[in-house]
Amino acid sequence: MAELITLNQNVEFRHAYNRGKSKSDPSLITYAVKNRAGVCRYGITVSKKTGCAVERNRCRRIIRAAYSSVAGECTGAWDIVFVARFRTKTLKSTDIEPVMRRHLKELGVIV
RNA sequence: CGAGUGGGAUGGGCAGUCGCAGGCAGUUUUACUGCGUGAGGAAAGUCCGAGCUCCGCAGAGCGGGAUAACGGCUAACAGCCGCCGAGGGCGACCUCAGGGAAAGUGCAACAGAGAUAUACCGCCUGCUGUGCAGGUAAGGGUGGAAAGGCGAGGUAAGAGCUCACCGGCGUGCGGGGAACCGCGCGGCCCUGCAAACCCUAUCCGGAGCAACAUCGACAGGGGUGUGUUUUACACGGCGCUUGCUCGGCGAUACCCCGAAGGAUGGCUUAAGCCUUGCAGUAAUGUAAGGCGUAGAAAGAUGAUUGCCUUAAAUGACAGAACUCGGCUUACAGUCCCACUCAAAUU
RNA sequence: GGUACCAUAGCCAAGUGGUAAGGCAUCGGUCUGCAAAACCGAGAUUCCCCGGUUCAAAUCCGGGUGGUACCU
Repeated sequence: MAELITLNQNVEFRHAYNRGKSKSDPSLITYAVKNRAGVCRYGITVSKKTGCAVERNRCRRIIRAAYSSVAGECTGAWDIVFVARFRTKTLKSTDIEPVMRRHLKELGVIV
């Protein structure tokens, strides 16, 4: 499986929000934009409105666990940003995974 | 069995698969293999106190802040232990920022005659004629608070004016380590607020790991003045100096400032934890033995399966960011210890 | 992570322990043929919440909740 590379600059997140295409769902929002790095990179956003530190950490872990099982199917060079919503903290990673796969297929990341 | 009071523990366990972050070892070389480790009692709030780091460190003053019965513990503390006093509870027990109002200043709205000093209605006496003068503060009314309380004597009416008891103040003796407690004597009485200023006693230099140190790289910016004058002196500027002031130090071809960003250290062995013995009423101290236990930098503990315990295991509050000692706040359920009251029985 | 500050009517806000000023907006009335403007009047009862000091707390003290700013 390919190594997971994360986005860590605010500029890269803003680039994904402004230029990327998005798909939304009650439990997850996905942004995707092509990059020049040659590999897929991902980032996770959990706002303070979602909950306290424990709940934010749980959202982050669930999304990362779901992406780690989906990442092998991704092709091309994309920057992907996942945003957690209010319902994310009550779900499990197996619930997030089909939502994420459907979003990435509609955005063209998974052929 | 019922109703309570105080204190403590726990916060599911075991195993398998995939995955994450450090550490050690090996292979080999920057990736794999193996071994072992990996969130809390509050990690939270940042309310106190310290370590540590830098600045300051000839000091001095002003200003500011904190604490508050007494004795002890502690590195220190607004913490803890013991004890005193006051208040609450039938009780176990709980609560208390609990020095000084007789050093001084200030405030006490409205109401009330009067708010720290008084006389409106009253009471009594005298003159007179429905007021005036004098005495008085028992009673009325206002207020949170009205000049110690209550009773007796006394008086024209009254008053600590006198006396007994109670309360307060001063003082002597006894007990106690002290706060304080008990008894006696004296005079005759003082409003409340200090979480208002303040006084007394004790204590505090400032900032905080985004501190700070080292390395590398760098867009740029600022200062080097004036007068008398010889080199020197005076004034001023610049930089460093804690809130301010006095004062101090430094540089003048070198000094200072510096946006965004990088690497390494700081970083985890620590006033550490557990057991037992000894000293102490206790907090705590001490000796021996054992354990040694997260350290990231967009930020690691997740996903899933089975079995067991359980009322429930789909989870109560909740996620380390330099580290400790406390306090405060949040917390489903379960268990343990000591004690009190009531009822019943003996 | 650390350090400061704020919370008063729908909005902006003043407030010195003694029963909360003002402006905009809203509502009712006067004026007008109708409106606007002008004038008159009304509305705070939990001063973010809990406790304490005091005769008395928006104000003083302690704890909590929510928000804002700065340090990179």
